[in-house]
Amino acid sequence: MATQSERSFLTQNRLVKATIDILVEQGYAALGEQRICMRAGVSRGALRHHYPQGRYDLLPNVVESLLDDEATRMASLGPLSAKERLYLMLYGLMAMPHRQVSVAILEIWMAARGDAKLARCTKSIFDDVLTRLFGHAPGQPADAEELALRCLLHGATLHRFSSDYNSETLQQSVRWMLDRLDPPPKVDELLAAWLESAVKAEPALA
Amino acid sequence: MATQSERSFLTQNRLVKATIDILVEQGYAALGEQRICMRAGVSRGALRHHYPQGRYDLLPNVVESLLDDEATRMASLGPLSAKERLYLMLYGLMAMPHRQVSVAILEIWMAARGDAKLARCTKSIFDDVLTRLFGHAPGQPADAEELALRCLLHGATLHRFSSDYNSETLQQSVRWMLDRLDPPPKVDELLAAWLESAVKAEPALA
DNA sequence: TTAAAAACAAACGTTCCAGTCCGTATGTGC
DNA sequence: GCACATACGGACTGGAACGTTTGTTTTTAA
Repeated sequence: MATQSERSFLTQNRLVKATIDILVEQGYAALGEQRICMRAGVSRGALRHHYPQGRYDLLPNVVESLLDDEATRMASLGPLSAKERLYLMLYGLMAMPHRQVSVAILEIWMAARGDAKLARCTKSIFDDVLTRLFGHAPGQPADAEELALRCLLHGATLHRFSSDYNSETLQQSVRWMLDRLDPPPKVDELLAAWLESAVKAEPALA
Repeated sequence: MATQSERSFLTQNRLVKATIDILVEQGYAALGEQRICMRAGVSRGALRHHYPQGRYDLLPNVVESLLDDEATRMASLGPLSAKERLYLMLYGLMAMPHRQVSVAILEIWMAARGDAKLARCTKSIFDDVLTRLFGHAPGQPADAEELALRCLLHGATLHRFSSDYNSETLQQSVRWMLDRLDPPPKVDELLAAWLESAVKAEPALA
């Protein structure tokens, strides 16, 4: 016997997690309500109860959930510039090559351009990603270094799906690139705390 | 009245082009036979005649078509190392930010991991992309610089879909990154020929 | 010229998925 | 305890997409 809000929170969480898993493992094209429910262990009735518009209610919550986790961990390190954040995430990517949360966001982001309704209901959240996670000042054009780092981050994320993907090789190449740039000195001290918070949020990574 | 092989070639071309357009503009999730046929101006019967297995026959041909175009142009510049090719493509990306052929390949590549049948029928051709386009020696692990450049290239390709995408800003940031690396001297002399061949293949870019 | 084969068009049947509705059970507030 | 709201399960239904079949036109070859 749990309270209603507890039960509600639990099922919503299960649905969100199942959606993320499917997106990461199989991609957006393989996403369906039946599949999500099977994986979450709940009925379609339950999904439609919490998310009446199906994916159009669910996916914004998925993005928000992922963003909240990352942004909260990022915020716990204190106020950071956009560049500090990006270098931190790149070094983090090297240390934890199996962390794939950004893949789910990427999938939704790519799918949104072919689905106007999805684009509409996720637009504000995606704008939040730029500001809350990447620390990008809204309205401003991105700085050259900032944007280059974002491209590298996204490219490295994608590379996991390449047929010649190898986590160590990817680490070396990102390291190679970063060695030719000048990360803010603050990044070094923050890295340990950043990695620790990631492990704490997702113990399976340890 | 055209000969049969001419007609056949023409409709197949139309179907391939239409598929590429949809993939670039709307993504894999929006890809359907009806839509492809509407856009190509042919019937579903025609599509099924040339590609009996639907997308599983069509998409490998799409990838091959794109690969052939790029690899042929690349080969016309003479024998090039993997790094020379990648720097060339990155500089090319800056000069022609509206060229989106790689987006279509990316979409199919991402979708293949959620569709075993699609993965099977595209596997060999994707391996060809690594060797014929990127000049990667098969079997060998990728060099650090080589892989970093590939990540940057893919990330820059993806960035076009970002809400704060701006072609000039992207150009600057890729330029910023490349300025910190050491492209082979040969790249400079080859760039003009590379761009010219792209314009020749797709006059709309001029 | 005529039969065969290829290119194409258009319908049909099936399956899958999403939108909807309703029944039931479990908490919640009075 | 009772009425009510919420959480959930399951079924029904319409439409979209796919796989298949059949019919028609055009080219090819004997």
